[in-house]
Amino acid sequence: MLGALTLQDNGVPIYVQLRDQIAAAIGRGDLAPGARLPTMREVAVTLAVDLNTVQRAYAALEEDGLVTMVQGRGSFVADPAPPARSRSAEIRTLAAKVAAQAQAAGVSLDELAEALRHLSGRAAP
Amino acid sequence: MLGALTLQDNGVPIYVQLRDQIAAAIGRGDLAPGARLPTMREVAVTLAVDLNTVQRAYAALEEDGLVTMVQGRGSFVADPAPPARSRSAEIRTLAAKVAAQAQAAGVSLDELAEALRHLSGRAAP
DNA sequence: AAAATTGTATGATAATATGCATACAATCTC
DNA sequence: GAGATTGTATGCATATTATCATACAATTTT
Repeated sequence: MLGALTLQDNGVPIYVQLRDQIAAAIGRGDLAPGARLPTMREVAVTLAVDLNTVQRAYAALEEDGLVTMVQGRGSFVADPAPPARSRSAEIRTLAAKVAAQAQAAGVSLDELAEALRHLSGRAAP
Repeated sequence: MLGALTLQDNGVPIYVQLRDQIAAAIGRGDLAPGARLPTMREVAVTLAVDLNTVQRAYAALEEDGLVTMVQGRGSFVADPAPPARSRSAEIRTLAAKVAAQAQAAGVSLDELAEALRHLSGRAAP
């Protein structure tokens, strides 16, 4: 199942954020082959984003062979599940980026890791 | 030392890619506080990118408190920020922001916390 | 068959990103 | 002091991104 999509105001285009989050969910196995994606209009409404923007994201996913779209039916995870990419490097990249923010905020990595552990113990906000 | 900066044609704005890569290098410790960043013109030339674009990336890094720019001298990694006033609240705020980024990247908080502990030089519990 | 749902498409508009050229200001080097 | 280096700034042109509005086409539901 696809976790909640979220948008950030960090300069990355909205359609890229959507594409990458959905691609990550598929690669992670949260969305199995054949599973139905949320309706473009659903995504557009819940995220307060234009339908064209969602369409662009879905089209990019289809371009990458991750998703197939059928008019009148919906959009689905493509059948041959693409091999899950190695995530360790991606995680390390994120960790480094986060570490920079922590340093800028004067927070040690241990303190941040501890706070994250507490956050992960609760339900997703 | 800053590893080679690379640009990808994945829809992410160039200045965002530069900002994130340099921020990651700082957080990773590859660029220590006080270390000099490559000249804006150096980056612009070697990556075949406009000077304005590099400037935008550097300005964003300064905005985030990661870099300080001095006219005529160059740009340098900022000294770590002094401890915040209400420390626990500050940490929680940062953790929440970071949690959003992790979700956007398809990385669980546990994975991120683990990577952060690794970065800080400690073994996992 | 009719209505609702869902993907597909278009045109207009505003904001943003990038490149190109040029110039100024502060600092360093000689 | 003169020249080179480096950050800072501007104006213009073009492409990309996002929104709004509207409409059509294929499929499902009633």
